[in-house]
Amino acid sequence: MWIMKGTRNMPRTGEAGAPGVDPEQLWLGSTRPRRGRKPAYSREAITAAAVALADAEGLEAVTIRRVAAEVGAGAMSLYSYAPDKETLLELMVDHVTGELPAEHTPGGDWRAELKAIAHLQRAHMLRHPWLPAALAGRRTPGPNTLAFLERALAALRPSGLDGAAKLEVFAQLTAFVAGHVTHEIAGAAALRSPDRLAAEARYLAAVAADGHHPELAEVLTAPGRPLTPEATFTRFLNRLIDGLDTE
Amino acid sequence: MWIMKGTRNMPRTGEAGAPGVDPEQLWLGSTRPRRGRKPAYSREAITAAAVALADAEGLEAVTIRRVAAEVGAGAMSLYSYAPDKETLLELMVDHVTGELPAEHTPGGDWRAELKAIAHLQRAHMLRHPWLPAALAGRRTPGPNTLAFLERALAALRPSGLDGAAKLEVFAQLTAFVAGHVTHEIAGAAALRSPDRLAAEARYLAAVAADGHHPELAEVLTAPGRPLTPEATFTRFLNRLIDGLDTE
DNA sequence: GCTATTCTCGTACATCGTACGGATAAAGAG
DNA sequence: CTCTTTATCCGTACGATGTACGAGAATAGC
Repeated sequence: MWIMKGTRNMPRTGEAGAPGVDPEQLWLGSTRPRRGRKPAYSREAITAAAVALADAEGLEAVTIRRVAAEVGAGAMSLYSYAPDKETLLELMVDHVTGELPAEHTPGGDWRAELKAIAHLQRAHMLRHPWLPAALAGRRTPGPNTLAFLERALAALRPSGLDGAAKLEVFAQLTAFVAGHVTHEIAGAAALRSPDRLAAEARYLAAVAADGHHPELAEVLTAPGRPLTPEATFTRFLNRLIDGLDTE
Repeated sequence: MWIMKGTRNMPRTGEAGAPGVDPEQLWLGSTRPRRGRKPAYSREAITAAAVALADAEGLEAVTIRRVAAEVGAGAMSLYSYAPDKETLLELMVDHVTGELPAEHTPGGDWRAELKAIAHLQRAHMLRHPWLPAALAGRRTPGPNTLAFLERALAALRPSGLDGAAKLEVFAQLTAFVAGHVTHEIAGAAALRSPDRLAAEARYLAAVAADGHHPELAEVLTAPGRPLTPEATFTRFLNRLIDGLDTE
């Protein structure tokens, strides 16, 4: 089913002029062959197991061996369903993107619809905290991602932006949400560990006390009202979208 | 010098309630001990070698063994200078951040100064393409990062935002730039490989031809003027910053 | 049945982060 | 000076990872 790629002894071309994942092979190929042994597992089941693992224990728990064990297969069997681990990540990303509602309801304010899309993405990424990292720099949207893109493009129709601009808005928006959520998750993780939080606070206090960081010192002594991530997100998102126009 | 951390046989607590790097140990500790053998290398040199390696061959080329070889040390010697690889990444991030000018020139438009800061960050990340990935979710700013933060806070002084809000603006801005640059770099890498670009184009064309993606089809047939990453960045950045106020 | 095809998965290997512990060097104590 | 204490250096070794290889098992067409 797959031609294995073989990265092990590759000449290391410096900074990876590398192919990444071939979207044609992955998403467009090919029907079940009519001969040979029947597959014992399925891409669907393997992907779902990998996602469950990432949700429960983080991306670094997603190893070929762990995922294979989870579906009851031998490690090497996974390679009949995906040519390498990169591709498995690709499958995971598109799999969870299928959870997002992709129907566009026409009419109404397109800016509001765009904001709703971004809020959906944020909630989604918070539900799958590994997603921002797995998403980074990906350029070969699978079917679910394309369906969601379709919705975003439909929402952008009344904006009067041209094609390239609409694509760019979606990409930038997604990148923005991913960046925010990455930061938000790190903050939440710190909050969950009192020791760590205290160490951070002591560190910043020590720096502020050295006299070379007057602005930081002031910020720490007069923090003002604490901000919820939700509020911060909404605020910046509104800035971003309310300013969009066709100029 | 370091107490080694030992992650190998850790019980796997599910989603890492883990400590990350302790900023007090790392940035505030400690003067040269008065006894014992003199260090043959330096944290500075090791960090610089790691950065050079990442610049030339990407983050995944930065292995303990490679970095050690680069400075002429045995692999295990690096652990006298940093307790683990995570910490080495921390050192790398702060090291390159030292390239950014941290002096604040008072007076003038604070929004313009903030925009200038973001443009500096973008250029910086393009020069060190591994930086966005290495930066993700980091919460323990080193001295150079703190100096740059100090500049940003000084720039934000006339904005009237309170302490927490100023910190949040800086964090969000950095996350935004990192997100953008990650996307920009992926695009540039694709452009460098004509085969891959052609495969992506064929794939999208095939999807657009299936009749289920009318918006995508239209976008591909009427793309409009192509956008430079520079222009896109400036546009979104201006949206973000011009909307900032104290409301 | 025979053969071509396809999937399964045990074994093996290079490479990674890093624990362990002996060798080596520097400084204080006597 | 010798002796002890302490830091650093690093060879060796271990567990884990991605995945190449190829022998066996299952299926379909002849």
